[in-house]
Amino acid sequence: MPNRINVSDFDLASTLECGQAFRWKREADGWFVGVVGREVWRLRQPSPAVVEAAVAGGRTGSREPPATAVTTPEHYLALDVSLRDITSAFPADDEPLHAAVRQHWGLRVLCQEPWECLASFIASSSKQIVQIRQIVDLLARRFGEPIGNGFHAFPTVGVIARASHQELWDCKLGFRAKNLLAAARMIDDGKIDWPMITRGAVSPPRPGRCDYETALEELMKLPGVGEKIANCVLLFSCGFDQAFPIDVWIERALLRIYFPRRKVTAKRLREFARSHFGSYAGWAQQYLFFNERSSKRGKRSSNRE
DNA sequence: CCCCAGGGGTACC
DNA sequence: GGTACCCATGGG
Repeated sequence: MPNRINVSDFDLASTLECGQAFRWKREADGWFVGVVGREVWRLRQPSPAVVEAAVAGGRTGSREPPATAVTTPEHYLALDVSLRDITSAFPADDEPLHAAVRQHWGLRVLCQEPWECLASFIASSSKQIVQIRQIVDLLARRFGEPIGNGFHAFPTVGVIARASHQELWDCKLGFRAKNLLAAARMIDDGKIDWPMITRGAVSPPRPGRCDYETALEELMKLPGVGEKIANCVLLFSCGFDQAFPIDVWIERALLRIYFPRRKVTAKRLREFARSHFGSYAGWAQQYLFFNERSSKRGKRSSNRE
């Protein structure tokens, strides 16, 4: 029997399909099926005020007890924060932003598992979302622990660290294979302070965690992790709501909305994003990102005249 | 600023 | 059924 969760200001489909997570599949009957930790989750939203969650506990082996949950639907889906408080912190006079918020009302930034998030976004470099999903699926199938019914947990950092370059290459990572391998080895060997970065992976953030700039700088020591990917990891899995990843889609949106027909450097764009959107800039980014992709997909128009 | 590093989905024809 | 283009980029 699925667990019934009362929700408000929440939209499951937008949240799972806005490009922040890569393991969710929408089935014909309206259920979303995905793997979270060592569990297979089935989620659906039969009405605006209700989310149903059926969590099938993954077993590590036939004689072992069910694996303990590392998170809950309420926490993973960020149902434990007030969306109204967050959007109220956006600049009040930014009409294009608030239009995007209305368009996708209920979209929330997930609280994902940091290592899976990092590995997924290392794989994302200059890849389209459908291909990222395929890579993540191949990694899970080849290296992840079976958790029943053909599902696999995402492989641990240690398993990837001990994989061969060829095995990773075979998962269609291309030139990203060596980056993922080297990053996994650095974390596994303690070459960067991964615990410090991920300590804040709860919402609301724990007091005493390291600050955003420190975490960003530490993450960028990893090969294949620049500012964009580091910000994705900090936003989607480490509870840093101000992290503002800038990819080609969000860059297009920012240029069109805030700097029409003006030449702006990448640095200037970053400074604008940091100063304009406030302490929940990352959430604003996700609304603008999803809005840009939803409206522009299929159109080849070069929108700059 | 330039360039390069897989490869496959997708919009066109 | 061909094909050019583009992709949640980083590094040299």
